Amino acid sequence: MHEALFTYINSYIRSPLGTTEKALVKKAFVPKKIRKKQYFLQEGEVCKYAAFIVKGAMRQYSIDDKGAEHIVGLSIENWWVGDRESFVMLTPSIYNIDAWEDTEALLITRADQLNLYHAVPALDELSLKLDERHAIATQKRLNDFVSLPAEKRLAHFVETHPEFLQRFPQHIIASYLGMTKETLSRIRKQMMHK
Amino acid sequence: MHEALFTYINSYIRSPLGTTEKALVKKAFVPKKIRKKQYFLQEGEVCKYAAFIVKGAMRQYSIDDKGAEHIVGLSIENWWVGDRESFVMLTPSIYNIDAWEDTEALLITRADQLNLYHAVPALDELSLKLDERHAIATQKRLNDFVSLPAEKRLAHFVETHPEFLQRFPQHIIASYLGMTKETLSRIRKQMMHK
DNA sequence: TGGATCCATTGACATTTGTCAACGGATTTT
DNA sequence: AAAATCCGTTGACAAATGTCAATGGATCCA
Repeated sequence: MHEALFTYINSYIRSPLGTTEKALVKKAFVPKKIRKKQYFLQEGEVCKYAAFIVKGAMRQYSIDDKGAEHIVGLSIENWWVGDRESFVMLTPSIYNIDAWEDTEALLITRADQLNLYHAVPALDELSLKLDERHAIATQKRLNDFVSLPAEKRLAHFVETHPEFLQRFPQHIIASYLGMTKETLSRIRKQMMHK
Repeated sequence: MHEALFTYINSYIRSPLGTTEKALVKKAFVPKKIRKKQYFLQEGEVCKYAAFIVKGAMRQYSIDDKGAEHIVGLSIENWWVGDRESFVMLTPSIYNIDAWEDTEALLITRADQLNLYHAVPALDELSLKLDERHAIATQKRLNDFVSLPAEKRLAHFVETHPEFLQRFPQHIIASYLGMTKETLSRIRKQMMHK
């Protein structure tokens, strides 16, 4: 179960984790199964855990005044989930996170995370790199929103995240791209005729 | 000149920088004046420096096929600027960054940054915190884009960034919010009548 | 001080996108 | 197997937003 995480970590750091380090990681991350539709986090709760997805798919969304869901994040194998603001600041989250497929994840608390990073410097390095990647990815996503109309946002998404198309239905993708499912459907139709 | 940076750093870390540490910081950060309209970074270049703004205002934007500018970031005193992707990966940037006002900034190269962070652990801590804050802020901005119509995005912006309204003209703000200046103007008018 | 440029606003109109309702096919649940 | 739910599509229409052109005031600059 933890193997997936070890592999993931090793792919980011210079020299692989040693036996002792692996043991520390194993102790800090608790396996958990999250069934389809089950909440990992509900609006109003504090996000107690960050999760590494070993298998499955999850979505993060907010709910507006009219009860409509707006997808702010999607994640599958080898992705992290959680509301960072709530997790770090210990404030109530405005997001919901639930499993879109039956999911196996590894959970860690903020305290354990801090201890672990302190004990294993390679993980500090990892954390830094992940933050870099995350910052770069969100910057790009933001750039799409300010500069691209719906059609090009979709085209760009299809190019960069083809995996997601097989895992999430279109109305989820549409919401993630800031449009309705109807608009997505019509844009797709246009794109076919070219 | 470096005082502003020291103050800024100290506000984020547990115990203030010592004399030696200050000297290291001072050596790594080179002061530079950037005149209004002058480029700090042009599309196609590699972003060699990260900049801390001591005084002034800058904007970061991309340019689309039709030559239209799209503002992806705005920054004033005590903010950082630079294209992180380009800075870290050493790839050509797709962004332009220029000074909106005459600006005084402190510049650091990636190599010096890495050395400095290594030499001054408190700055590692700082970097971590800044990444947290940045991640949280961009997450919120993204959430606005997927879940809020133009009017609410503006209202939210006015609440959270009143400083920017005094520093940048409306057509810049509009672009930052992913709408045209005309739309922003009309929305403002509506909001007055309430 | 004149002329140019920048800025915000407005009107008329086009385009994009959203809303609502309906449909049929697939999948899930009971 | 029947019923319920989910999903993608479509049509008719409404609402939001963009485009283009014009204006007047402010500011910059030569």
